[in-house]
Amino acid sequence: MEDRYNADSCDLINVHADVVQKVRGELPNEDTLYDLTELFRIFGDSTRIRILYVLSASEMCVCDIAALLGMTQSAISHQLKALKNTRLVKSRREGKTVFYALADSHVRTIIDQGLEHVCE
Amino acid sequence: MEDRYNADSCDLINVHADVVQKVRGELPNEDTLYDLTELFRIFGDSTRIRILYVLSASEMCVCDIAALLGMTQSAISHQLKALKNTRLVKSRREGKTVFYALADSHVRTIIDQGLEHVCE
DNA sequence: TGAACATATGAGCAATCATTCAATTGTTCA
DNA sequence: TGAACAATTGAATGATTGCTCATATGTTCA
Repeated sequence: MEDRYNADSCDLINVHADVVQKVRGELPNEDTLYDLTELFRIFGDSTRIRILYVLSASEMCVCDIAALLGMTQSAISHQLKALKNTRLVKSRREGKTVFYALADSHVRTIIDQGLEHVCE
Repeated sequence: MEDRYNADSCDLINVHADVVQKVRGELPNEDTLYDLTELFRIFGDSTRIRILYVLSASEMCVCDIAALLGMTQSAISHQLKALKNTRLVKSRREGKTVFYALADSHVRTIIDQGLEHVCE
């Protein structure tokens, strides 16, 4: 006869042990999960979303983006750094100016997928 | 002759006015942007991602999820409320138990899109 | 070289948020 | 009805984070 109680579950009669067992192990590994969360976390800020959105229309310098969003250049630069760390944007320098662009087309796809859900 | 300086832009010689003009107006409206950000913000937490992930495998009660993730039922309940507010999950009561499920298949699509980017 | 400009960065602050804890609500069943 | 259980909720708290401000770095050009 099996134990009715278990350290990390409440009453086994109510916990659907079969379901739990099946699903356990289907979760992505910890590193993947961390990266996935981090990815969405980065998307989950309106400044960053707007940056990504405008960059999906065109490559742009920091100053362009700041002007476009009506924010300080410092604030934008900080966020661009976060976006670069997570490899969502890439940059190239041309003289004094640094141009930023989306790292790949995936980024826009993710945004559009989100938009589709939001606009249902 | 056009102004060389402008309230919400730096040196117009460096700001690429044509690009900025083109992109301005392509941004989604404020409400949509808010919802979009909110959507990703909700995805941007490892507890919530894990909840959504396990729910994508099977409908589950609060207790199941808590057991599966090794967290308190209260913490899970709080997050489920956030997920329900943003219409990512739905619930149905059966006696004392409340079962949660993904609100629609979109949710898993968004996660998979993210996974694809993360695992490149 | 030095002035001017674009960008980056670090510290500090205010705001947000995930979890815990304690208490409450809703349901079943004896 | 009341005991047992599943779930919800509100307040409190510690941690995270986005922006600002001041300053530093990197580049051009006279």
